[in-house]
Amino acid sequence: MKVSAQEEYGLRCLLQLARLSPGESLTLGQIAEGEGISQANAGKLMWLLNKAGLVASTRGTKGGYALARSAEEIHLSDIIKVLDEDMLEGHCKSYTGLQEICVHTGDCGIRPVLISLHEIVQSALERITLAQLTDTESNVDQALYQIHVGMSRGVARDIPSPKHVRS
Amino acid sequence: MKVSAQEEYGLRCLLQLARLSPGESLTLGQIAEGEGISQANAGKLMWLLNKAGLVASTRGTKGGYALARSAEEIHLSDIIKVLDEDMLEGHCKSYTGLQEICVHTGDCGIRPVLISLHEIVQSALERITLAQLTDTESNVDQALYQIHVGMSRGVARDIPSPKHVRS
DNA sequence: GGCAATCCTTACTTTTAAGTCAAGATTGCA
DNA sequence: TGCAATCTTGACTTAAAAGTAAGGATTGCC
Ligand code: FES
Ligand code: FES
Repeated sequence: MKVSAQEEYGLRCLLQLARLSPGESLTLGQIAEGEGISQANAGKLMWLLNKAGLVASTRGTKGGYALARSAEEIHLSDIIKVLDEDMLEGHCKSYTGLQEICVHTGDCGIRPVLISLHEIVQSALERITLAQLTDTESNVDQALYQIHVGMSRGVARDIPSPKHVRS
Repeated sequence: MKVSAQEEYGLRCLLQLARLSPGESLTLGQIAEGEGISQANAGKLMWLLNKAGLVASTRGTKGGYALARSAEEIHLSDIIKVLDEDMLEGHCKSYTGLQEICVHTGDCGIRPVLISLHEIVQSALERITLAQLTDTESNVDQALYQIHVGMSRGVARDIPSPKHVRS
């Protein structure tokens, strides 16, 4: 289970835009430089995000990118849905081995695991907005830690020790 | 965020072994056939799991694979750790763009997100054993749903409606 | 209108993950 | 002992993701 390059870089680019003052915008070149990636690569990412309606682009000289809505209204789940193309396109549509369809026709013990896992991740991402990430790292970390603790309460035993977070 | 082929197939192979009666074992050919994958591919997966100490192999005729410990003692988190090689090898060790090291030297808003996400997934997987997955799909689904609801209590508002689960 | 800055789009190349192959090693059995 | 069944291992091939390149389209400014 891992975060793809597209997801991570896309998120990072959006975070740059979220830090702008209202009315400001960034060009592809600026975004690329800000993340240390090529302009071509940044272009592809912004194209995806634009197509999905998360950012607004202006063409021509003086053009650039800005968030399409305020950072408070953009949840990480929205972003990941866009950048992770085939997110859960039905379990066993993808990994079917040699056959056309999965061998586990009826009863499958894996399916609920993958589905639930996906929902759990989605639940967590829905609780975080882009705006929250513009804070300092230690504050972001603390907020995230609260979500984890919150999610794990009720079934909880052992929450991993807080990392950078002072209780 | 997605589950890799190795993770899924590996988990499925292990699940076959978990369904065996004590003392029984399966050969590579049987495992491969059971999942609809090639024997070569199954061999590679079992090799990984064997190296990690999750399964025990016997060589020679009458050989085969069995779980190294009881299915009740194997948590999904153990399995995923083995099959997902470079799981979280430090944020920004992998995606460094064009530079050698990440541009976000000090303060980073993304890092806590990735770390927390990883911990949340891990928390969920630690609560599920292989043995639980040998039940019928609807029972597994119900058990998993309980974990999700449990995790989301406290911060919760909107839990996605139960799917196959009757309340 | 013309030019420069910028975004848009498609096709291509590179890199990485996934899967295959073939030769070797170990065991059980006759 | 010799053979057949099985796992082991590393190198190889193929498929998918990531990243690049190049030309087209739109806008603002003079
Ligand atoms: S339906 Fe294919 S493994 Fe679950
Ligand atoms: S340290 Fe590189 S993006 Fe966070």
